[in-house]
Amino acid sequence: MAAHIDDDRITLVGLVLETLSGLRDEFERTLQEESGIGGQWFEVLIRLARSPGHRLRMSELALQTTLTPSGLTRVVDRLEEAGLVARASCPSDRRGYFAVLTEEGVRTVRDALPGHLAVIDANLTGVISSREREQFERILRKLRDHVKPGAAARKEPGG
Amino acid sequence: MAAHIDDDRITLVGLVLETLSGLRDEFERTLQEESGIGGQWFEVLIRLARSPGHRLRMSELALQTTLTPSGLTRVVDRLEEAGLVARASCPSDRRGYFAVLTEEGVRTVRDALPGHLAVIDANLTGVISSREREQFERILRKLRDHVKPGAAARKEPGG
DNA sequence: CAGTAATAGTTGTGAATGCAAATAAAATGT
DNA sequence: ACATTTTATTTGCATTCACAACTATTACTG
Repeated sequence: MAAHIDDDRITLVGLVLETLSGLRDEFERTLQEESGIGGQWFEVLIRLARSPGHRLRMSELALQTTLTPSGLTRVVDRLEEAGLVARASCPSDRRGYFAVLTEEGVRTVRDALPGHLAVIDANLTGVISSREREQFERILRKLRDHVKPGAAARKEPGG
Repeated sequence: MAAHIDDDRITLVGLVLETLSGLRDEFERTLQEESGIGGQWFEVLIRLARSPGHRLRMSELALQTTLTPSGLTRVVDRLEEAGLVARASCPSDRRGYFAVLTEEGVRTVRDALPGHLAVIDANLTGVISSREREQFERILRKLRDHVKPGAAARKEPGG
């Protein structure tokens, strides 16, 4: 059976990619404009802000973000240069390093957060009903757990 | 009232970004492995395949994909080099060019399609119920129309 | 119809990316 | 303890990308 080019599933994928990348672009653009930090910087900073001791191993950080190990190395290089993050060697494993938020890093995240939340409301949570938001979240979780198994385990234990 | 770092909305955005990159990476990886074409190539090729005359203006193509004009120029350069696409000057506007699928381009899309659809089923449509798919599609459409107004108009006129 | 503004597309340049190789330290097996 | 394999992170390199500047053409204004 010839797969047809107008198959609904192709359209669906287009819709998924357009929507999600549209949202990401919007978040990144506003973060850059309002707080002078790129989307990836924010992604790293917020993961650190949410972690005990404001620190996370490089490898853990790479898993929790959309960055590859080498990509993360470079992002942390730039964050370190900007004074928002510092590297701290790991006492129990001398191969490893922690990325640690500096005070300025903490301040930066805190200052960026209200504006970022407003943008989220304007483009995501404010556009759909709370019922739709529940549905959306449930579906996304299913999809993410399928394509990135293990990503959820660390954050929502007991699943 | 201080915006808190554990705000649900931040988690939701994280989920959106993880799902997007997970799905996109999976689609791109399998396309590359099975058909030797990158995700962006496929994005361009399929838009052309779905257009009358297998052709589209460069600017239109840039709008319909996630590519910037300059990015598109380069992608079409490489597609032309690979023999999958050709440029044709536009008779009614000498500034403009059409990107046109070559025969080999048509063949490439047709050959890549069945495998790609299988991957979509394995990672997207097969993971959620048909009820969830309807919900998902409705929500995505709302969000996309908000972040990318006008994108839908060309494809689904009369909205 | 001249003069200015807007549009289509390309290109120069510097930054960012990922892959694979390199380095260093731990874990494992003998 | 020694050799081998795995893990954590970084770096070399080639590719890719977006922004802004540039060229060519069309649209608008008087």
